Amino acid sequence: MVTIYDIAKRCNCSSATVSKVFNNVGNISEKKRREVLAVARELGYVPNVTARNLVKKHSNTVGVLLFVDESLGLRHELFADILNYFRSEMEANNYEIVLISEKGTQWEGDYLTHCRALRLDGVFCLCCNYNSESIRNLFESDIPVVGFEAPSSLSPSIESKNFEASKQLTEYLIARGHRDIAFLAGSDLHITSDRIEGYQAALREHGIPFDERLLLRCEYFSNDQGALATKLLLGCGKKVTAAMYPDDFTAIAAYRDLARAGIRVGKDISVTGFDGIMMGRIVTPQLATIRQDTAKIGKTAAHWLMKLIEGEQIAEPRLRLDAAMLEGDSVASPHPEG
Amino acid sequence: MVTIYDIAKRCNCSSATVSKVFNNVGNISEKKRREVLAVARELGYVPNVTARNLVKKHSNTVGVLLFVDESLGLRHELFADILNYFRSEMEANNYEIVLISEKGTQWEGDYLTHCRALRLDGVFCLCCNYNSESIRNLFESDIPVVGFEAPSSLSPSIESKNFEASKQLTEYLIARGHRDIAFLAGSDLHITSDRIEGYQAALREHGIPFDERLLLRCEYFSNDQGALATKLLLGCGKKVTAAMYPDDFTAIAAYRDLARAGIRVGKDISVTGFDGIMMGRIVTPQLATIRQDTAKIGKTAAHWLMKLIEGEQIAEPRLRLDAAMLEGDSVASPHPEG
DNA sequence: CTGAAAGCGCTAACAG
DNA sequence: CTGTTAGCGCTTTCAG
Repeated sequence: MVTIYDIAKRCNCSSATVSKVFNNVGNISEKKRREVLAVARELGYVPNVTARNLVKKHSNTVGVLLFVDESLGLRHELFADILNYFRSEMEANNYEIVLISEKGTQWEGDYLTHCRALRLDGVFCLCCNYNSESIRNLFESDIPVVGFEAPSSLSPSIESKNFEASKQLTEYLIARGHRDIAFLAGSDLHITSDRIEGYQAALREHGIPFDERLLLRCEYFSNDQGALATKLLLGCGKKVTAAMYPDDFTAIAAYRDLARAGIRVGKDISVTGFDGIMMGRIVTPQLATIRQDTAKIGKTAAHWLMKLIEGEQIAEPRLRLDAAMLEGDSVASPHPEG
Repeated sequence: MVTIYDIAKRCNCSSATVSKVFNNVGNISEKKRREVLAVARELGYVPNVTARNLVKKHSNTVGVLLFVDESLGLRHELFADILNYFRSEMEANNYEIVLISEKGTQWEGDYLTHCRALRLDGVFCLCCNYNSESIRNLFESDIPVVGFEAPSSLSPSIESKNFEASKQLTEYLIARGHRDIAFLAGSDLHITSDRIEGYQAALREHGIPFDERLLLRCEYFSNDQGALATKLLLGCGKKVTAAMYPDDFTAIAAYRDLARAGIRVGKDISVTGFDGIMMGRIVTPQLATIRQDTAKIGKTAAHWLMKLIEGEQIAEPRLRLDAAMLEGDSVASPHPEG
């Protein structure tokens, strides 16, 4: 590997001079500059980022904390999408991105140590279990962190306006004449509570009594749990004209389960999802859902992280983003006969 | 940040001794060992991986080349899945993973330079454009690389048995009585040619003449292109009882387009996909398709890469993996009346 | 405008 | 069993 010393030798100058031209600092004569650059090219010089990082005491690298077991991590289009936006934003600013997870025997699940060892400049917690002590340590450390859907005690964090979105989705159903609306709640996270509350608020404001038999526990992104919930729903002892699933994937899976029970989605029952993944636009009937603004989430996370790295503060560190209602044929007015 | 010197001072020993205990090398008395460890813990010592990498001349990090624009990168469950398996395998062996892309002004799309600058130990090309000079340079360099679906000139590389899988899928249709089978080919890659040839081989072996009007150009993972192809298909001047789409996503999108034309999938027409994503199992009718073995692809890629890094050779550097036929109700026998 | 020198934190002989 | 020493490749004052 050719180093700045090799270049210096060939240019009859010191390594300091060579270093300066690559960093655009100090006063270097245009002549020397060109010479150094030419020799570097000729020799096939590639800077050693490791060495640079050692002296600069940072890494120009951010970590993305992304679990694979929960919610299937990257397989979930929502997270994959956010990550894509996040990374293109970071890359545009010359940051490297490394994947961090709870695995890796080396650090024994201690993210903070892991991040410190790599001298990461910052971390984006995209899909992880905020209940662990390890994650709290990370948030409370001096290293810049931004989270997605972090609980209220941890900031900064970005999330969709889950309460409002869920309320709007419920109102969409109510406006079409539904009163017997089941809500299949995802796993026990604060965003789930927000969504449940949005659902309840909509009912309340429209004078529809909340029936707890219609609030079922489910699981995000789970084929099995979704199917189970659908079964429970059908046997809950209450007629239902609409069912709100925890996410698009689960909702689409319900198309199948409902069909098996002889119930036509968009006809006999209305179904809604959450997230706004592509597939929801494609299946028949098209899925009525809420689209989370993945672009804004990913980009904002990137901007925040870079700001924090620069030592700036985030003015409003708990951002709640608008999420758009996406209409679809999976919702129709209930049959007159009920 | 506390360093090994801080520990050494407190332990009345040299930094070398401290270094040795952390690396489990040399002969250190159990007593000293414990003392060093205790003090390290007390002081909250975190090793500086950057410094270690500098002297060791490697990074314990591998890159994953993953484009976002083409085939939508991570949004595609196939790639997301492979990446997940790859990374859990690498993590289990204490490697770090960094995302490399064609973006990032810093390296101007020169992956090789990028990888050298970061002193990456190896690279997995998971989803990229193998036609670029930059990628060839990478493969021809001294840095260990393994590709997914790389063209025959580049190795090592892993891919599914596309010819065989496509042939099998075609035979599945033929066995059910189809003779007028359209093939919607994905973008111009060698795997696409393999699949087309598999289709043609199946026809040939069953004495069905190949009709080029039934071979349509499409695009992988494209809603629009898929819809266009479906339209062309319907107007190709030839009756068709089955259509083989380039991937599951496109096939599911076709459900919608076909339905709009009043054609029922699994009744009036049979449809197949490729990949075996979860959604294909969930939609109605269930999609007949080929399941690519993402676990094996990802894990093998990881093992190969680690072998190469250790200086070993890959015996058979162009692995073609079995892919399983997944039956589904999207395929039925053609109507007697045609 | 350029260079000498002192590190960044750690590892790896080699000596003792 | 432990310490000395010489770097890894680069940046950064500080002189000149």
